Amino acid sequence: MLDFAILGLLHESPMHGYALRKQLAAKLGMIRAAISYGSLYPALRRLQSAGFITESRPDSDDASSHDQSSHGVGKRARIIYTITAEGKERFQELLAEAGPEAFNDAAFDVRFAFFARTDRQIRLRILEGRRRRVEERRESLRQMLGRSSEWLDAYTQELQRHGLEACNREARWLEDLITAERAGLTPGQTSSESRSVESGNFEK
Amino acid sequence: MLDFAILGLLHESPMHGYALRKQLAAKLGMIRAAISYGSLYPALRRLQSAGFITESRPDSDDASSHDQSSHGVGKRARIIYTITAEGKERFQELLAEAGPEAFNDAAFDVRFAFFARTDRQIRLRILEGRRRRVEERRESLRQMLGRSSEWLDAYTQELQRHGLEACNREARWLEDLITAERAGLTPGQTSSESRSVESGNFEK
DNA sequence: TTCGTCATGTAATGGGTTACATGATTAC
DNA sequence: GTAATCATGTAACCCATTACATGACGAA
Repeated sequence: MLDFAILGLLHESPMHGYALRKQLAAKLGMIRAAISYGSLYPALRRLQSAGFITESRPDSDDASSHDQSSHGVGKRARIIYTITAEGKERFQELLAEAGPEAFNDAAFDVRFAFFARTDRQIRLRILEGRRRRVEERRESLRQMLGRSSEWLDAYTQELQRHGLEACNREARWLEDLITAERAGLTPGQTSSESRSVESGNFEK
Repeated sequence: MLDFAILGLLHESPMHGYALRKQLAAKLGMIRAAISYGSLYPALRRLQSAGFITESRPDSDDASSHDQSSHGVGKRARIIYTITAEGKERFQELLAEAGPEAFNDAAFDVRFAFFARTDRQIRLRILEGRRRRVEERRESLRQMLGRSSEWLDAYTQELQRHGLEACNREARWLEDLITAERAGLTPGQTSSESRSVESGNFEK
């Protein structure tokens, strides 16, 4: 999941670790707390040795930095990571992976956050899978609430009622998204806008 | 968190591990997937050697052995766990703990699920802490959505919009609960263990 | 000069999971 | 007799966290 997010962000543009973390926090909108360096840097290392990204250190490779530094090691020791072709492939692979754990809360959110770079087919698969998941949970909550008045205390019931409502909400949200997708729309507005999104595969 | 939930359930009645897991799944209404035995049993072991619970195996230590003669149910090697006085103390301690991590999604839910055995003071503290947390998240989402239209794609924005809505709803929910608490509108429960509280539902 | 932020990392730990292994009891 | 469920447990791993350590740079 971290790998996925990292690849997704580096797919948009090369970055160093620190920036990656900030972007990640922004992208996921604080849904999860920002990931920590203790997991970020090892992940970068891992991805690099797997060949999915390359790192360019300022001393070994100077990627046209605006040379304001005079001697030796002028700039900070930023390490710019760039996604490779294999990395892009891997990213698509991870996207397409629709195993049951792809529909968990966190996994779904991350996938959704990168929908702009995802094929509509896959978007639909993920949305539908998530909907099924949410509906299952909703059903189980409904049943529980139905036959539980005698053996669950009021607070527990209230918690479940609230959970049920959240399920209903999300189910409706997903429903809308799915119909929009099927109609060829993207969220927010109609498909007519020709905003030249640099990624290009926003809306076919 | 697991410890907390185990103590909370054993506080209600002694149980063996397998049953504990089922109860846990019911209590948390599938909010999280049921915990696995791989974490449950080690936790029980830990709690026992810490003195918070005692185990009674049918062969080695048989406190009751009341009526083995009824062949109807030859109990298997069930191990019944019972909470000790220290365990109850520990449970209250964990309840009262209002560190910032007590307001995370999962931690809050578990605490809430045991509100029936929690003092009103503490209930209020937890509800208010959670509300603050939710409001912080809401604010950060609002800001992000305000100034993000240029650099966040439509899907990411939609995700955050949905998150913001969820925040708003939870904030309202918490608000209602807090005013209800302050007005003393809680179902039956007080300090002693009156188990016959099933009557009241929340609305008053 | 000292503080805050940028920037990269390591070690220890945490809190859980899956997969595996075992066996007893019940229902068909 | 065989399958499903009940019931307990171990070992290996996963994904992330916290706490720690380092250092460069800009601004007060």
